[in-house]
Amino acid sequence: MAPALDTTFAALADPTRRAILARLALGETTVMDLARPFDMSQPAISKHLKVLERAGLVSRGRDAQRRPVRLEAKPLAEANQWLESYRALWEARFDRLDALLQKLQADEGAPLPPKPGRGRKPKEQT
Amino acid sequence: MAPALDTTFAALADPTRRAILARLALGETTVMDLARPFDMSQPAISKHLKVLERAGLVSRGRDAQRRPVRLEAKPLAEANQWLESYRALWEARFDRLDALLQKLQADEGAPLPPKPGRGRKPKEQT
DNA sequence: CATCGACATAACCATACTGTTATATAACCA
DNA sequence: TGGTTATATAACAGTATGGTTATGTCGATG
Repeated sequence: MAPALDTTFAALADPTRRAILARLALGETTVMDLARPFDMSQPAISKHLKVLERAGLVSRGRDAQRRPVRLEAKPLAEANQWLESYRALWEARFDRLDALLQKLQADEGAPLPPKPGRGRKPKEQT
Repeated sequence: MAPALDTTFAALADPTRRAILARLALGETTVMDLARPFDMSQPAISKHLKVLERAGLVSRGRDAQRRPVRLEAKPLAEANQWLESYRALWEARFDRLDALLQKLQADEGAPLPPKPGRGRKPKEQT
């Protein structure tokens, strides 16, 4: 259920998808409405939506033949939390650096070697 | 110079790269030292470092035959800033929602249609 | 029922990503 | 000089990504 940071960040790495999220922040809307401002086919938008959905960043409803799209903020919050833990670094707050270092070592800091071997992306804890 | 959010988020979407950043938060270090905990060849790490470097997330020094890697926090701060603007959404702070909507419309909110045409990823303002 | 509108799916293409092994480069060291 | 260490680069392979066009599906509606 909780999509990893991998998926979230990957979804956010595309400007079209970020624009879609920005649009959705204004409120739930339809695929057609989302597609309109882009110079892109409708299926392309559907694909982007699927990516966002798999990342848990949007959810879909049902309204007759329409499939309203709604923003889901939770993964954003998680990504934010990850970034937040580095805040001390760009704020050069050395008093907070200790806390940061502790946290990083506990969290993702010194993980067991991700053993991708053949797989594409090493799984991490959810 | 300022790598777009595209590049930053893409760089963050990989767990190996996030682990590298976490390690670098503890301080500057060498490629070999970075590679050690991973079950991955040295060239693979070099490639990841190149991705991080292109994203402006790390910078390289020179110490004899060593190429020490240092974390650069600025892109993290920028990504954080982007996420931050959505904070109201996951905090359900409706008083902040107005500010959010204003900001989104000014920023990336309702962008001119990204016209990818043939190109891979529509460029956005730096 | 026939069709339209909104959307999803399929098949396809080009390019990018992530890993590999093998090899090159560059600085130090005996 | 010749070897070793640290890192980069090249060539290759498999999968993923982001777009396309064509077609399918489902619900509303004349």
